[in-house]
Amino acid sequence: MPKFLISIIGPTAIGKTALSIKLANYFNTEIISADSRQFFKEMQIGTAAPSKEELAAAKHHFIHHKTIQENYNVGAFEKDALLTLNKLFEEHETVVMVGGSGLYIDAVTKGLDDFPEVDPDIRVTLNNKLDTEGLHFLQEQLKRLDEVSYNTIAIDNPHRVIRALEICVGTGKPYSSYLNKKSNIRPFKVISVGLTAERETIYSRINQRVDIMINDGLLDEVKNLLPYKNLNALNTVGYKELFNYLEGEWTLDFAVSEIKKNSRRFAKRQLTWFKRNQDTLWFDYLENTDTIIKALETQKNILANN
RNA sequence: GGUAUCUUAGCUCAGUUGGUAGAGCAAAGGACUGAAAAUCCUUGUGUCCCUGGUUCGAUUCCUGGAGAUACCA
Repeated sequence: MPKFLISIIGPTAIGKTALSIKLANYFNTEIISADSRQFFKEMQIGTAAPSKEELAAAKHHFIHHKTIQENYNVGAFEKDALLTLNKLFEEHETVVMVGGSGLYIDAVTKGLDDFPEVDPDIRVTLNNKLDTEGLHFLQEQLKRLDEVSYNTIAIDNPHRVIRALEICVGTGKPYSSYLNKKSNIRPFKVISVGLTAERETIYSRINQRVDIMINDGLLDEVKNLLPYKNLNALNTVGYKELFNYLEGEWTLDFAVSEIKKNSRRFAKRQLTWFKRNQDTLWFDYLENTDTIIKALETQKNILANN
């Protein structure tokens, strides 16, 4: 009997968490979170992490298992998630995964190529170069070290250029030489379930949720994190805007409206990413859970007979 | 009631010495292999408030209206 990973996707604030718990209970299984910000235990309100009650209703993995000081990335997550999945599949035929981070989801379902770890100082140096010499300088460096990447990556994107360069510099081999090295066959079948709604509905849910976060004490959470504002984990919607308020740059009202705007844009980017996967079974966010379960059972049967 | 100024993209405004117009923001579309809630790319036809007039041609000039703002009563 094959194993199944049910992957629940959708834009922020659409109701993925609630559905994941219902499905985990129905399939009598556990939940893998694929959310790049809910990893961090210091960030609870602003990331809309599952509540205590929700965490108690089904066993969750990769929620609040890291501190913001730790450097955690998609490669480490892929390895950790696969180890956890292997264990879970010893006892469960089905596991539920839920999250809004497209890259992290794909890392688990499709896999990334293996890249050697490189010294983090290289990235620091490259970022300094970006500030002092400009992007063009780095682009030219990449052209010399890895012309294939120079011609294929988004060359206007500093993050991409620096990532490619840090591999070239750190390993002595071109970034492009590490791509497509393996086929990444997974010992489980993936069923992708998407929740969505009219754009207007999504946006109004986002706006409401931001107001709820503020009522729930997001400002206090952010206040405590102010000393750490430069950490990557805190370059996050809901946090960066309130840092600006706390430092006197913005009014609170403006910061809150910026959180709403940036959340809406985030949701839009999520949808762009998720649209790529042609196999996703999409449902309206109000769809009856029983209907979704029926569709999943059907899909499992189809996949089991392939 | 009078006088002055204003009315152009969803918003704030440029501009056209008369040849049907463009910025910022918002928004939309897209990309994405260890920063990913990150980062980056692309996209601007709109009764130029309405109505007459002058003109080959009016969003632009003139008449009359409507609305807004300021000041005077």
